[in-house]
Amino acid sequence: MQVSAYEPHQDVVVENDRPARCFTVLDGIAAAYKTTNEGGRQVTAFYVPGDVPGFQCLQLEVLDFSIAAVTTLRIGSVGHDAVRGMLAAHPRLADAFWRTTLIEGSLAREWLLNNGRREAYGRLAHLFCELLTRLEAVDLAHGRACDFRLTQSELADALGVTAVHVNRVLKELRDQGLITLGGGRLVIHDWDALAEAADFDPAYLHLRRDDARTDAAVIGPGGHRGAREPSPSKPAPGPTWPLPVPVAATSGTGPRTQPDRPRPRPA
Amino acid sequence: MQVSAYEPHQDVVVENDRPARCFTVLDGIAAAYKTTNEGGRQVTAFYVPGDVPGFQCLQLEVLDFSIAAVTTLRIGSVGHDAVRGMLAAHPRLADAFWRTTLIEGSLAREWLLNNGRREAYGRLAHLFCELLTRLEAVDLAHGRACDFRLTQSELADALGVTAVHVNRVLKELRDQGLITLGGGRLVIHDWDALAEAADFDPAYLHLRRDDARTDAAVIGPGGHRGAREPSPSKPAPGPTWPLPVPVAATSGTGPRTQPDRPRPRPA
DNA sequence: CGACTTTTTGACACGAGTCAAATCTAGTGG
DNA sequence: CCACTAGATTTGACTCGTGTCAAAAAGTCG
Repeated sequence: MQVSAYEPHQDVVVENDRPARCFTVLDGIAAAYKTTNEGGRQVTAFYVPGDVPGFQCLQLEVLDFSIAAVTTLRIGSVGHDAVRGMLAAHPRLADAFWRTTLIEGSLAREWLLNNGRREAYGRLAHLFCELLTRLEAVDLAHGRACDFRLTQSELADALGVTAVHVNRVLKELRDQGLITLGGGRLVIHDWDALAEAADFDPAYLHLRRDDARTDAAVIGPGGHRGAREPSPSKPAPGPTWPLPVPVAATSGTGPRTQPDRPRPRPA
Repeated sequence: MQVSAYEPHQDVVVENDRPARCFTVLDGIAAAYKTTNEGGRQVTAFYVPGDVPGFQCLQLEVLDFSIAAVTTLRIGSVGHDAVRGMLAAHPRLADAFWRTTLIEGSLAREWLLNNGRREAYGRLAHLFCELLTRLEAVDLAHGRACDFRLTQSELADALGVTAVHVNRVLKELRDQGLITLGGGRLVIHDWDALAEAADFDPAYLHLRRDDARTDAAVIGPGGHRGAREPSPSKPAPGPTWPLPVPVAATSGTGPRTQPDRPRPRPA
C-alpha cells in the first residue's frame, strides 16, 4: 500500500478523474465535494480514518465528485488490479466493501434529509452529533470531545448555508451551553440536548454492536471499521477538554428564561 | 419473481423494516423518503422502471429509509436467499448490482448539491432534466416529453422546499416557456434553456453509451438498465403532447424584455 | 512583526415558509 | 351524465430564515 500526504485544501482526486487506485484515510479528515457552475461548493461527505472514500471508482469509470484534504491528511492507496485480485479471491471482502459503499449512501440520504428539512441550527447540531459519533467509533473521540479542525466555511459547504450564517448559528449553540468549539477542539457539554435539537438517531450510520453513542458510557476499544493504522495519539493541543460548562444566564436576578432557541421545537 | 401492485401513496417498505426480499420497479414511479421527528418529509430518490430500490437491504440489516408508490406501481421481488445464490454463482452479476447501488449514491450526491447550492428555480429545473433523461434511458420518454404524475407536493418533498413554493417556481418555468406540465404530462419546450437554468450535466447518472440526452436526437431503442418488462404502452391520457409552445410575451407592442427570470444567471 | 486566513458582527435584501381562501380536477355514487 | 367530495393547484399577504456586503477583531505562520 502506497501512502501519500496532503495539506489542508489540497485535492486528492477531482471530479472526472479516472483514478487507478483505491484510497483509504489513514489519518486526518477528508471531504468529498461537488461544485456548481456558478461556483457553489457542496461537501457531500466527510471521511474519518478508516473510511474508504471514492471506492466507487473501482466500478464506475469516472469519479463524479472530488476529494480534498480538510486537515493534514495521510492517504493509503492500492492499485485497482490488486484490489480486484483481492476481491476475487475473497468474496467476503467484496461484501464488506460493498457494505461500506452502501453505508456511504445511507449517510448521503441522511444529509439530504438534514439539509432539506431542518433549519441551520438543527443541521449544525446534527453534523456535530454525526462526526462525534463516527470519531468515537474509531476511537478518536472520548468523553464527548474530539479534535475538530473544520473551518466554519467548510461546515457551511456541508450544510448548504453560508459561512456567515454558520457563525451565527454556532453562536447560538454556544450561548445555549450545548457545545464549545475552538482551538481545534469540539466539546459537547449536553449531548442529550444537542441530539434532541439535531433530531439525531445514529441508526443510519449502521454501526455494528453498540459503538453508536447512546449515553455517557465510553465506547469500547477500537472501532469496527478497519482503521488499520489508528492515528498516533497526538497530545490534544487545544484547551484540555473538560472545560467548565458555559452556563447560559447565571448572573441575572429573576428567573431568566432559556436564551430562547428552543423555539423551533414547539411542535 | 413475485409481483405486487401498489396504489399511489402506499408504502412498499418502511424505515427500520428488515425486508427479506429485493425489489425492482416493473412499472410506475416509486420514491424513497425519510422523515424528521417534526414531521418533515424528504424524498431522497425517485425510482423508474428498471431500478432496484433498497437493494442495500441485502447487506445492511435494517432499512434506513422508506419506499412508497408515487403512481400506481408494480414491483417485482425476489427472496434474499435466491438473490444471494445468484450473486454467488455469477460474480459478474454481483458487480452489476454493486454498480447499481453506487450509481444510486451518485444521484444522492448530486441531489445534495442541487438542494444545497441552487435556488428552487434551478432545483426544479434540474429534477425535470434528471427525470426526463432517466425515463428516456428506459424508453419511457420521447421527444422531450413524458408521462409525469408527480404531485407538486411530492416535488416539494424532493427539493426540500414547500409545495406552495414549488407552485410559484413552476409558474415561472411555464411563464418562461420552458416547460408545460399538466394532465399527467411533462413537456420540455426548450431543453437547452432548461438544462442551462438547472446547471444540468448528466455525467452523474453514469449512463453508458450515450443514451444521456445532449441534443434533439431521439434516443435509441431500449435503455441499458434491465427494464425486463417495459410498461405496456398506454395511450397518453392527457392532452396529446406536442402542445403549442406557450411563447412568453408575444402580444405586447414594444420590445418586451424576457419575463425576468434569467436573473440568477448574472455571474 | 507583516501578510493572510478565519471568525464575528451589523445592516439590509430577498428567497422561501406560513396561513388562508379560492379554484380546479379526478373519482365516486346516484 | 351529473351532482358531490377529497385532493391538488393557485394566489395573495405577511413573516422569517438566510444570503449579501462590509469591515473590524482574532488567530496563524514564516
